[in-house]
Amino acid sequence: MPELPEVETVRRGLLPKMQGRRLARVVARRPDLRFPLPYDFGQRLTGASVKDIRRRAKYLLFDLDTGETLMAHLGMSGSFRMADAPFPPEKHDHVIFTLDDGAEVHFNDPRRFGFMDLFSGDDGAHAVLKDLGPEPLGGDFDGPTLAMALKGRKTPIKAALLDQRVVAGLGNIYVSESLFRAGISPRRGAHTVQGGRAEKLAAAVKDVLRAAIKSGGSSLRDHIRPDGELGYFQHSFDVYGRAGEKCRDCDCGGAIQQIVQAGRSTFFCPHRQR
DNA sequence: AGACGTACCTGACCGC
DNA sequence: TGCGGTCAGGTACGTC
Repeated sequence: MPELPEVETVRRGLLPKMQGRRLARVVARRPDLRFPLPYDFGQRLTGASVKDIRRRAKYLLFDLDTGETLMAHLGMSGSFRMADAPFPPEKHDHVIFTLDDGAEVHFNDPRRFGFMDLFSGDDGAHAVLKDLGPEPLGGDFDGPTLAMALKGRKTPIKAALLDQRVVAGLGNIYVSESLFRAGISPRRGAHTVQGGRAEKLAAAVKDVLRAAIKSGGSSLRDHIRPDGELGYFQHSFDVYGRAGEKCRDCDCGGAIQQIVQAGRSTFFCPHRQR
């Protein structure tokens, strides 16, 4: 379930374990995830030290002292587990990092929609990073910039918000949640979200993401489960997965509807969202 | 260029 | 207990 808040929570979980540590050994247990792993993957990582772990959109970026950056995407089902000592790999543990203090970090991804790559230079040097839109919690995302990005787009606002070039890091859940909070119908043409509507939507996106990160970050210990798994936690959603339920905190009397847009489920309150 | 459908994978769940 | 169908939080790529 990794959208921006989950990836950020994973980052915050991994950072204190990995920052400053040398990768004593890195083993890929298969040659590919969604895509082939880069040439000499394990060798290029072995011996490198992790200077920092950053996040851009839903990507984790491990900056190494070799000058290379390890990029990791969790796809739909990726997760990390870690422990202070080696532990047996489970099914779908595809990449194993052994740190110089003996700790191990395992990357697990049953569906293998995730991927990893190595690159040098600034983030724009990687094709998947170079066209990403603004970070929603960064300084260059607000009503006017969102309105500009939506201008002339005929597609429904739901689809536009999933487009990582418009804003980076939203996924299917938080798009529904943001539109609910902003009172905007997911079917509305993206180009009609301008002015005050765009302001409201930008603010809703920030609120929803901040709350989700806070609920992750505030109880991070709970997300390192006894088995060491990181980053998955229960959020309470207003609309996602609540088809047929009463619209929360709203006297509209309506029920939450589920529709399909571009092949993916959307949840919304037709009374409250216009 | 923008918009759309499809492909990539496994597992969980439901009805029969 | 098993089987087939459906669905799942993402992204890249081909085609129009």
